[in-house]
Amino acid sequence: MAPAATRSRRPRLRTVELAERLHSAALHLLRRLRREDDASGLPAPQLSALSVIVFGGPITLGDLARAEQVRPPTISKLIVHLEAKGLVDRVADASDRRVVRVKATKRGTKLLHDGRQRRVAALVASLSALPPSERALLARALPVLEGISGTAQAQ
Amino acid sequence: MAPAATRSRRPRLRTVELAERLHSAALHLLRRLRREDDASGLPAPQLSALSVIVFGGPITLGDLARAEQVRPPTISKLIVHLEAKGLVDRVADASDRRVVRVKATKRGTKLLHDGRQRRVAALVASLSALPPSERALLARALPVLEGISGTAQAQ
DNA sequence: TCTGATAGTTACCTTAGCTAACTAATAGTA
DNA sequence: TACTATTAGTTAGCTAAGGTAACTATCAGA
Repeated sequence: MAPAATRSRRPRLRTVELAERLHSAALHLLRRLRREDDASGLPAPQLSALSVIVFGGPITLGDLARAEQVRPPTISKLIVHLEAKGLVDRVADASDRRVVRVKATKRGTKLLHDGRQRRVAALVASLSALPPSERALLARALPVLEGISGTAQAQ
Repeated sequence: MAPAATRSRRPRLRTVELAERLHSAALHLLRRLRREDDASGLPAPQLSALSVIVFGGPITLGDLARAEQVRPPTISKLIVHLEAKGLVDRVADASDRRVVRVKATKRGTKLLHDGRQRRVAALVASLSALPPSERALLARALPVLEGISGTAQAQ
């Protein structure tokens, strides 16, 4: 008998296989949706950083570097570009004059939301093609997925 | 009454909201798992290309460029680096002498599998902390997720 | 006030991405 | 057969993204 098959007809999915397939599915899903980003006219690293800035509110450069998993000088230069394009503003900290915060401008926020919408629209198209029962199953599993993803609230 | 709440007690998740939250969850999940890649000692673009080469078998440079959503010259140079590190080999095509195929070396395959394993191990840790019922729910929804992700078989 | 720690920036290097222009090979066709 | 067009990759030359090392400015404590 298969290792983990105890009570169900079909052997229960081992946790490792679940992890592997979940990882792979997430990878493929985002790879597909990434194609929509061309329309934004912004390089991927700038788009990613802008996303953190828009959703995370005014954020210090250090925190942004940690969020993007890059070194401080990388963020420093990236912000120069985003600022030059009028997508973010630097905001001085009142109590600590070392820190620099960045916040999205109206244009930056709009650019990001438009791009996000294109990605979501592509995903909606796929979801709409599903039978309602499968869509419902996905909806029930969503909170669990959000839990392991460390998704704070939504976004 | 809420727009889509027709029969269920809690309003049924609208497809757009499902798409938004699914997108966000996938984004956060991979952002978290990406931290494990430092240990590979390989830059992200090279790691990503190597993944396609390992799982996609010998592949032409053009197909690889399309898979990675970059232009041919980008892949051309990237392969120079992977080759210099002994992670991939160029293979000439017998019938068409224009095309160049690349395949992973033993070292390249091992490096990729080790890295993949680190990512999966991090995910397994999260999944193991879940109550079995939630893990089972995720497992049931997995095939649906794979369907919309365009995940060919597994990987 | 001095000392150490922290936040960013600057300098300088490699890698990653692009377009344009090129070589080499293939396929079709007069 | 030779001429043309197409296709696969590469080279050249640029900007952006990544890193480390070294720097400035500020803050927090002793």
